Amino acid sequence: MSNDNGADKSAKITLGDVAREAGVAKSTASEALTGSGRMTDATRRAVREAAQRLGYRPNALARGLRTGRTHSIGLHRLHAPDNFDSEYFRELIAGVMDVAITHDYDLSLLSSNPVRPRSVAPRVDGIILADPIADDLRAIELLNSGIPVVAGERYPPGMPTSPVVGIAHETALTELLEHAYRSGARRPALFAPDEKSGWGVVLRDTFLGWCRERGLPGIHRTTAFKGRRFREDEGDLLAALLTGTDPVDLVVVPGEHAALATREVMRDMGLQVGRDVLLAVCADAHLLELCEPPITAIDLSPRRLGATCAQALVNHLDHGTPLAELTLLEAHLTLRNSTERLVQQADTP
Amino acid sequence: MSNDNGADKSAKITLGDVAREAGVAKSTASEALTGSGRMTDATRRAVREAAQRLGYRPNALARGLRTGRTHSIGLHRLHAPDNFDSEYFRELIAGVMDVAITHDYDLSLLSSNPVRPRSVAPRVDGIILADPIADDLRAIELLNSGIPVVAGERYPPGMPTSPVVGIAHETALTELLEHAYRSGARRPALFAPDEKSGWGVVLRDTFLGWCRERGLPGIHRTTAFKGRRFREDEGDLLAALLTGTDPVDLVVVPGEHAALATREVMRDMGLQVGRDVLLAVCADAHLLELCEPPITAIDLSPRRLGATCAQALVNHLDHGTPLAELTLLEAHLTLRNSTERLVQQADTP
DNA sequence: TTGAAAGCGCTAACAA
DNA sequence: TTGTTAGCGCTTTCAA
Repeated sequence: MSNDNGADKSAKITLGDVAREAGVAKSTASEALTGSGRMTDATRRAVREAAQRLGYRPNALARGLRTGRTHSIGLHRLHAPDNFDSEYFRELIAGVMDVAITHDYDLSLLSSNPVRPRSVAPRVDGIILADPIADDLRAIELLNSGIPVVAGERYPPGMPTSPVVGIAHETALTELLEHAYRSGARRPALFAPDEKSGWGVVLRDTFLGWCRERGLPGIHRTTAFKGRRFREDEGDLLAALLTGTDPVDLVVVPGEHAALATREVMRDMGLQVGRDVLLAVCADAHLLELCEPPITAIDLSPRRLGATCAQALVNHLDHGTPLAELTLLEAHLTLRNSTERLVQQADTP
Repeated sequence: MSNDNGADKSAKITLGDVAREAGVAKSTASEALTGSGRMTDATRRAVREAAQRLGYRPNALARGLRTGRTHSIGLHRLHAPDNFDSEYFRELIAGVMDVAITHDYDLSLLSSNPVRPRSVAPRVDGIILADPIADDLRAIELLNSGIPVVAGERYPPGMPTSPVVGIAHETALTELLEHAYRSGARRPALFAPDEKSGWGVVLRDTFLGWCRERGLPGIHRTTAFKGRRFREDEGDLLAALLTGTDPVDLVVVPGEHAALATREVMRDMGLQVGRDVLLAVCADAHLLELCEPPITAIDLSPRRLGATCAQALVNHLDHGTPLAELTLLEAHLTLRNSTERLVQQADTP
């Protein structure tokens, strides 16, 4: 019943109705409403009033079919629903929405079923590829669709590319490692996504490069960014690194869920985070500030990243501004107690 | 350059091209591809192969214009970007995406600028209104659009309505209050959204009703669900409730951000949560489990809620299943230490 | 300054 | 079984 009330006429009023009501031709009505034309103010006003009176809402589909524009942008992320777990992704979306709303674009979260590629071309004017993953067939499909694409992270090797708005992880991670070094860390370990992720590659290369320069052993393990299964998947590996004759004294993990899991493992082993072993994260989250102890992290400002991607796309679509091949945004290190200072253990057997 | 490679032909191939390539008429090609028709297997195969060869992707806009279907569903939430802060909302979206992806629907996050109503009709087949708010003009516009709407929460009074998939907050909240009562709480206070929110109304009515039945004073204050400004906005009010001759001994707040702020205020006042005063939350979040002490909350299973809304909509759109006016899902209480047991203060003056 | 008509790519009548 | 034709609602030439 509720969908049947008197007010819902708007769904059916067409431009023709408005034109008839105003006593003009369809084309005139169109121009009066889009403001594109040369015409009497009286006519224009008449048309506008008729439209108002009837509650006319242009059919976006028809308009899109004619103009080739949909006034919406798409966002793609592999395993999108699960990635809502990460503050990074949801903040990035918020940033995209901020500018989409401002510019009256709708935001379409593109179905990201990686198995069954979508048969229909996406109805969007532009696409943001948050964190492109090398073997994501759907992403590749989108890259080949002819629709402008901006990636929110650099591409992994062996993947077709597009203009990128990314983050200068290198400087922030180096800063983090330097800080840990000053806090006494000499056996750092990095968990990062594998080489199918551009982010993973940058983190790994930066980490290994820094270790080499410092003459330290670079202990690097890959892990899914996915989220909550860190302990199940990498718990044993982590425990192994933390024991033995030469235990690791700094663990860097990609996201907040891995951090919490790591903290748990450490705690269960009787290690005090920030004293016995240091812990830091490559993507900050509100959670990390609330932990006991709070955990040092790199603030990627994902909301700003999302907004920057979207703004670039909108400028391109609305004004033809060319898309820069690579834009890097700064990230900043947020120091917290988890990297406070390593206290040397007494060397008792 | 990257958008100009050889593979992006798919953008321009039309059904006519496929038909010509296969040597059949457009309509035949159409039917061969959509599978709707009666025809030789040979013809069908020929058309399919031609389509494959050319890399044909149907134009969703044109199809939509003709069929009146877009194969995408819209999600609307007032102040959507800021609401990503709440685990509730982002889990709800994840649930919606789960079923959208399964059924090959795109998900459009509808621009929710409440000031400037969108001039163009939304290009979606169905709409999910997460938590309808009475004075949200855009929501009302959507309700009047003639597009099927499912709300993810009951409507506040004085708002047009639609079928609802909601949560039985009543039983869960009552359970919570009973538990707190058994833990010794006799002066409960509820912070909840105001009467513009259906949720707020249900919480308030349930709370006040229960208090009346128990013969307890029902201390009820309204607050925005928004999130991170709880302490700034309600901190003083809360502090006042916690002091005086008859201080409150249980505080129930709507979301995780309010909970953390409340915990802080209590802590700053020297109150120990779970002993001196109890604290509970109406919408659970991962955060609350990690706090010290962990905070009791009602698990609304928002992902299931989102999925249920989306499934109802998809069933309606794909199979004409009527939308039930009201579906209520159970919520469950997750007990944690913050409602452990009130320890009676010594009655010293 | 305005109107008539074509056509965006597709599907669904209706003919053949 | 297949082809022809007529639109879906809109914008955009092109004439008047």
